[in-house]
Amino acid sequence: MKLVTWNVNSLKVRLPHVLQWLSANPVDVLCLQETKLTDDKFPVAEIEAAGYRVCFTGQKTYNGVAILSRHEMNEVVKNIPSFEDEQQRVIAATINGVRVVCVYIPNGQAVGSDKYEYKLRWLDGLHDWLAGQCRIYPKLALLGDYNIAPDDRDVHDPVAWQGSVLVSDAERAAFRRLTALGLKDAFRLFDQPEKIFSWWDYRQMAFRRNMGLRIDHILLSEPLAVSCTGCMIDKAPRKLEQPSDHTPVVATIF
DNA sequence: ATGGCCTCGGTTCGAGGA
Repeated sequence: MKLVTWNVNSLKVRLPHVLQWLSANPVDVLCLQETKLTDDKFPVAEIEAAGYRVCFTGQKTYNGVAILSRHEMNEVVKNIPSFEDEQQRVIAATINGVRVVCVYIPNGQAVGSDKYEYKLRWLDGLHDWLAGQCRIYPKLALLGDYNIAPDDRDVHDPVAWQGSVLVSDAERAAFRRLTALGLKDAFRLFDQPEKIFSWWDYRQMAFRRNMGLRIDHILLSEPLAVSCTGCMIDKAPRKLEQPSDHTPVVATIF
């Protein structure tokens, strides 16, 4: 079973890339973030024609998440039930006995800003809800754009980034609280080359210079982690014309 | 270097992203 997360930065613009990528990579589950579409504009027909079922929750201009699946999806939940939030950032479904949780964690803008405080509150809400979900669903996968680089290894220039949003101590502590629920970073279950990232700024020729961050993650509960046979980041879509600034992260589970 | 780019909404600029 292959599980994937990909922040597409507008599904309207990126639908051709998504369909092309799925055609070349027929995975089981694809979690999308930043669809930026209201539900009435979601391209259901095109995705179903590609052989996928889909659930989604979106809003105008910002945020929006979706799960595409080759298999039946049950128990779909939108947003964090115990956390009041107008922003559409979470969707979850049960697929082949695996609880798949797709998240678009807030960016936080700048340390100390209102958006940063919202990010930390949001992460608390996610943690508290997931604690219960992990008890109900032993097989749980948390996939998404976390907007957190958990370690200096995940940052192209840790000195330049030190203390800033996406790498600050409080954000990293919130990431560790999620892993303390028994969730493992699938990417770090394996030996990986250095300087592997999932996001590069559109500016400064950042992709060509590999000035990136690893902020898109797949966390797996213990039963999934022990049967995970690989995790890789596919840079290919970032090389296309008009790419998303994020790339797909793929976990393979036996 | 108070930046560079991309997307959206809605007009030709501002907000947000990371």
